[in-house]
Amino acid sequence: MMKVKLNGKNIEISKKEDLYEKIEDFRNVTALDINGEKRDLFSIINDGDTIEPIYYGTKEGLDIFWHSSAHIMAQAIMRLYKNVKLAIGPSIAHGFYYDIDSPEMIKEEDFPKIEKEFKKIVKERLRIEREDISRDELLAVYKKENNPYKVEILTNIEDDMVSLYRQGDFFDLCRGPHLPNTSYIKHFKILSVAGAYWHGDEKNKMLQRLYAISFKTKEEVDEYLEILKEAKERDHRKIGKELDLFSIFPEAGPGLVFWKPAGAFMRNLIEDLWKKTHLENDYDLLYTPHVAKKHLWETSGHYEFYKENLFPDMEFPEGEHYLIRPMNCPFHILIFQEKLRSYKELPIRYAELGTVYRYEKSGVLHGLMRVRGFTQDDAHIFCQREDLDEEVKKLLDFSIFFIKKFGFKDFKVYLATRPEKFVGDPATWDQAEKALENAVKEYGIDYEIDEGGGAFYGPKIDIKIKDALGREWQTTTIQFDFNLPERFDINFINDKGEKEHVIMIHRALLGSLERFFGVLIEHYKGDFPYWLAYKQVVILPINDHIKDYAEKINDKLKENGVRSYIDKRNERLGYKIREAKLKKIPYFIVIGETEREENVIKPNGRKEGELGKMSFDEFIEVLEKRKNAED
RNA sequence: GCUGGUGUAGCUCAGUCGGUAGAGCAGCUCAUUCGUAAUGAGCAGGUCAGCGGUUCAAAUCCGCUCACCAGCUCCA
Repeated sequence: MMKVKLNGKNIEISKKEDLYEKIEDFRNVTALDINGEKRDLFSIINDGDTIEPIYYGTKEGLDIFWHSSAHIMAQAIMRLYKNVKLAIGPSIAHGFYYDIDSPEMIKEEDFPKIEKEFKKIVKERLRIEREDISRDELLAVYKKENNPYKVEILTNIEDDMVSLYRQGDFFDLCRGPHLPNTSYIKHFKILSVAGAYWHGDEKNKMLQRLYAISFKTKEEVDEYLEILKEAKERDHRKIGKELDLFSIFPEAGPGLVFWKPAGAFMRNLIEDLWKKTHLENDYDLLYTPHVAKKHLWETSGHYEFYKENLFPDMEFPEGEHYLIRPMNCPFHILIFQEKLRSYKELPIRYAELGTVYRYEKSGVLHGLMRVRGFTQDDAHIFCQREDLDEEVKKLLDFSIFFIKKFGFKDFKVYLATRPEKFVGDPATWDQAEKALENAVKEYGIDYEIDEGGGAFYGPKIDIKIKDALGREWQTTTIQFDFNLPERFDINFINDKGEKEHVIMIHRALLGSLERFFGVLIEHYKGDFPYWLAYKQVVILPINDHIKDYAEKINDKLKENGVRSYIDKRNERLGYKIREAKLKKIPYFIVIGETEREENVIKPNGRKEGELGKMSFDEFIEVLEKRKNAED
């Protein structure tokens, strides 16, 4: 008899099979947590063990499920392709991948073939068995196989003993745990294949990475594919084209955005709100030039750090060098240090919708999300050390105001610490990191540490918002900077009458207007809130004879500040309605003889559907209510 | 920047074996005056991304360039 603890309850068993009977929903258990360690499901159980089952539906359970799936996919590939060398095959947030080195290119049309072989392996119901082996022995095997990747991994392992997992004709160096056999993974789909550097280092060989997903049921796979489909539907590049929001013209230059009337209108609304709220929050608004002498960014250090990513400099015959600006900070610094500053005027908050240009590598450009010219909603706060706490809290408030205003329900705060490449002395860094952490803690908000994610000149707080599909997008960044004040020697006179270096906070709340707009498009799926919509109401006259009444309604709407227009085209009602819906206009009004005679309108809202007959004034009230609800 | 893929009308896409370019939608004209997601007919629309090569003949095969897409790397 053995005494073990299962899910916190003491039980007695005579053999391990008894334990399995006691575990609820045993068929959905992928592995066991034994004394805090993840082990294979059919591991040996010892007297006194504390056991918790790891279930399929949980994060840990899926992790194991997908890890075993990766092995099966690798096995299928090994069976189908010659001279394949395996690198690594982990599970990821959604699914898994395997990096392989194969002389033959795997293409999308090969996926069904691999999927078929995968299913075959599942049907074979191969036992997945752990084998403990000496590191040197396995090293010899991989050396013989001429697999440099596994050899490298093994060489970096310090233990004498390692484990491998074997299933039929396949084995792989692996820590485990794994599923008991291959039959668990009923449904599987390869999603994509693309290049990936070994160790993620561009100096290394590029391997082929196959991304895939697997589940127990077909429904789960379908559901996942549905989410991918939905993400595609929401793609801001697609919606941007459909709604005529923006264009990028390769003939003008990749990564350079043209805001077309509808998009530009919305951007103006965003900018108006931004300016108004910044003034309310004691910021001063600036305008500064788009080009300036290169030495400014040499002083700031940006040139040295980012010269690969700058537009080439402009040299004049007299030898003067200019740069199109990649950063706004030196300009704000110039204005700050133009005259002597007293501690009494701090903090000074300079804000600017500053357009910057960065030569991003061709492969990273992506719609509005990654571009070569973009407008930061930038600000620099010049303050004293003791102001930091208060300023960070104000910034968090301000950022969250925007997040809510644009309909985001959820967000995450990250504290990014010192990166490998940094300037300044580590003691100052530690101090700054602590100050940021304190401020966030006092603010009473959950946060995660992003180790080594800081800017080269200081630690930062990043806020990532979650969109309607649960995807994270970085918007707000709040960065401490003890570096630029030194480099530019920016000072103020403190209360003792001495010169002291100012502290700088760089911050962007929306990030860049381009990117933020892209996120908004995907978040709303182009179905913008009433206050932001380019056109708010479209009037659909039933025929030509009702045009006068339509004009009258339209004029009155405009008088009330409503963005409306008449669809005057000689088309049927159904056609006009269809287009109003496709354009995602918040309201349309059908008017004909009946409405004119009764002096009413019959509005229809995207959200509400038919609103029924109402007077014009009643409709204005509906619109006002809607607007206020969104505020 | 790297690996792979793609590039045909304003948009979405078809185009077989290399034989000389096609549809739907949008646009324009005409008819229709219509009640809650597409009225009908006609017309027009192309340097098949660009450049070069192979060939009697290239959208199609080959090379280079550009751009886009997926991923990797990067993102002050």
